[in-house]
Amino acid sequence: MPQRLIRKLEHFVRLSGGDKLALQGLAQKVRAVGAHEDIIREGDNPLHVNLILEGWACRYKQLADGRRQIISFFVPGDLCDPHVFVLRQMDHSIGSLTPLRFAQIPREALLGVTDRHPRITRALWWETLVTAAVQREWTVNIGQRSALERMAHLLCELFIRLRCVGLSEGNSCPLPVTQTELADATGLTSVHVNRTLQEMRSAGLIVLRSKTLTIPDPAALQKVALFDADYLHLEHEGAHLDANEPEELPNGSTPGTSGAAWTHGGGGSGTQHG
Amino acid sequence: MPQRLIRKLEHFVRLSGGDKLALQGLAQKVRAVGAHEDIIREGDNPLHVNLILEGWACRYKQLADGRRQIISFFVPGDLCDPHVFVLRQMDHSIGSLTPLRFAQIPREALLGVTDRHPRITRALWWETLVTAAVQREWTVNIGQRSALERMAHLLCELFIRLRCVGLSEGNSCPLPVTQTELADATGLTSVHVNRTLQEMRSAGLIVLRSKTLTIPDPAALQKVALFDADYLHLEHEGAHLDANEPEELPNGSTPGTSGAAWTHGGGGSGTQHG
DNA sequence: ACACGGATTTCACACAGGTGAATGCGCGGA
DNA sequence: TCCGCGCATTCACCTGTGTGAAATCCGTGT
Repeated sequence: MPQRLIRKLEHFVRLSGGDKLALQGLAQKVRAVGAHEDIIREGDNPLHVNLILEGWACRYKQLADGRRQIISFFVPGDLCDPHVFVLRQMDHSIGSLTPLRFAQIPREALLGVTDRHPRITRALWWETLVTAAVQREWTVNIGQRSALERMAHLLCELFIRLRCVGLSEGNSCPLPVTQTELADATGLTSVHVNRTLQEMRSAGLIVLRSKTLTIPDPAALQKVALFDADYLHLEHEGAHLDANEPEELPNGSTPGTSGAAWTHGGGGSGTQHG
Repeated sequence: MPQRLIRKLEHFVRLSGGDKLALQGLAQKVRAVGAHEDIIREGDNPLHVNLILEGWACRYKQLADGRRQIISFFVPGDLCDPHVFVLRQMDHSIGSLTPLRFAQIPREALLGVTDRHPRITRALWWETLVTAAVQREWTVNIGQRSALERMAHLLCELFIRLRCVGLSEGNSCPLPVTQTELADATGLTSVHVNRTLQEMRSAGLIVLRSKTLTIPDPAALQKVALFDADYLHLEHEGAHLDANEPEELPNGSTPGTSGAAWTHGGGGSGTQHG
């Protein structure tokens, strides 16, 4: 049941009933693994595309001496590299962060669906390009932002991505990762991540308890993060994402209300050099 | 004359005469700009794909307060985002670093060629995926490596990429960027880039004079960089890249010889956590 | 209820890399 | 040949983040 994926893709294209049915069909072979297991290892020859159904995973790479960088987070609805087949072998690993359920989609199944459903093709393109944009933003994040800004930025991104697949509730969302993992993702140490989170807490920027993140004042957090959601390329083709997207959770619970806007800032100009 | 692009793509697929001709046809509208000019600005609606013919450019993003991160370098033969059309607007800018000649390829021209030439489609896929892999490696580089390792890694990457398009000569290649630009790319300050380069020089790792980089002992540089070329996904489909690729420069000059190997290391294993 | 173990928190201290500014070099233009 | 200017280089000093280790906390299983 790739509900999350469908929900996410509909931010970009309107899918027909047939499109959705076709997407449903992709999640045949479902696998489950515990936390902290590898799904694909660097050097492996990828055989299928993985679709995250439940739980979190990450893409990571480890240097010869053990230092590890988490390159991206995968949350439900995320597709790991729809097009890896072109390359011979993986240049990074993908591992679970929490217990995980995911679908292994065979290459042919994916090709079959995209052949017959141009809207899905377009939507997967969008997903691919957004993934690339996120990767670029991470480069900026790690390269230029201070620890505080960096953590804030990461949390903004994760919150929005989760909200897009219906996993937020009001200003809260799950954050089922350890501080060590946040450290590996931001290029900081776990000690400093801790300091930084404390600082954010005492500034009232976040509430973080029992793996749940709450953002009392989104505008404030965005501000310290220098966050601009444009790179996520939401609001497209009619599926206009309201600042405060109505949350129809699958189980029908009522979402908390949030007056704060997650603005998609106007285009900055900025001349190069001078 | 997209010779560089063709040469690069042939590292992955064997192109027929017809394929090459089709690629030639893409570079109709050629533009030239001086150094430090923007080609595309963040927020723009991209109208064509740009193919770098001569000179260097970069993708960059600037924070509200002026900090700038160079997200990737473009060298001759590089294609800027073959698939941007799917998205509505640019989330970053592309600017020249040196005087630049580039071809503006209209969307339709590209689509026409890929429709009729499946090998080109495959090759462009490869190019796209390698670009993504490079982006991921930059995340690792900035997130985990020390200044020295980081600079070394960047130089290794640039050298290999230039060699792939026939722009190296023996162990040397052009490096027409300022230390400030290297700083923006590595997330360091120009002062510290200077220190780092000095250190590399006095360790005999590099020779860098008048915008020309020479790597006396590639193995040594790779070692301090913890560099593993796997992520560039060379050596594919028969087009076996020898460790010391024969350099048939277009102008027929004889390349310097280099016994040193730019090894494509065997698959590391590495269990997650333990 | 208890005990275990991973996760968080705190501490004292070290250092890589940042800051701001001054100096000097090299190269293109007239 | 000289000038001017951007770039590289150097300096003295500072600080954000890393290090290593110890001390708690907390959730989970028994």
